[in-house]
Amino acid sequence: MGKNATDTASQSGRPDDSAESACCTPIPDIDEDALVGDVQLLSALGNDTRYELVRRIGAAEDSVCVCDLEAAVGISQSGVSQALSRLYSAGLVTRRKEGSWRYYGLTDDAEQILDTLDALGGDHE
Amino acid sequence: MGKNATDTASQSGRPDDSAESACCTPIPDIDEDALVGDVQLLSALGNDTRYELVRRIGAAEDSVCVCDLEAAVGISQSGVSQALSRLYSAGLVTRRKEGSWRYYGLTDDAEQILDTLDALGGDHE
DNA sequence: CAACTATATTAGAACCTGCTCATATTACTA
DNA sequence: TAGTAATATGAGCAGGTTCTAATATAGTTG
Repeated sequence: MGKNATDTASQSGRPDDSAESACCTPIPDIDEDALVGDVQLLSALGNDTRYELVRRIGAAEDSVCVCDLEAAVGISQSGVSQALSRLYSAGLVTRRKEGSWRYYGLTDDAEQILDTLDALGGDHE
Repeated sequence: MGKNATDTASQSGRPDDSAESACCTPIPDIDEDALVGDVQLLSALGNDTRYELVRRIGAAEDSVCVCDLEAAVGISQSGVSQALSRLYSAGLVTRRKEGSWRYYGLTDDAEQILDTLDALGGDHE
């Protein structure tokens, strides 16, 4: 305590009012609201279990029943259901009910993203 | 750059050859190793702070100095540095040193993904 | 060299996520 | 209607993530 003998000079301000800013390039403002939706989508995909589910659904010809997915990803039925639910909220999968079964498929958005990811790093396998 | 030829022959992994399966459509196996890299990329982007950084870097004409980003995203210098570090590891941003400053820019991969995200939901809005 | 600036790294606390278990719901069947 | 199968939902915990503060490192300048 008792450290504030002489308050330092102006330090925490942004030194950019002079016309000759040293490093600072002006960055334009962005639409922060638009970010929220994107982050929701990306964070839904950015998880091992959910991404594997999406990939498996995408690899199937048609939509896939939950029971298949359970066997594939190796977590409990409840976990799969929750994961699919999150993907659905993020707009990445479609749901179709048929009898007691639910069939999941990819949305167009999800397919677009997977295509883009497949096209990345096309040089290193 | 064709699709990866998943030509895996029938591997004796799962006993599901009985024709009795009621709902189950066969889902092909997928390349689990390839998923890891994608998830790393997606989870790096799937965070408010990091995605905002990426968007701000992308919105600038040229590369951006860290000091600008700090002011923009409203977290501590340390936090910004850590976030940029993670984006760099994920292959989403480039680093350039110039004097005491570091300039960050987007990689081609990051630009591709942002373009894809911008193109999604092009009908509603 | 000493002081200062810009960025990186480390440590640790608060918060968030993703799983399992238990239970609820819905649809089919005898 | 009872019983059973398929999926969803809720509680709660283990482990992970993301901040902040403190400190280290590197470049720059007097």
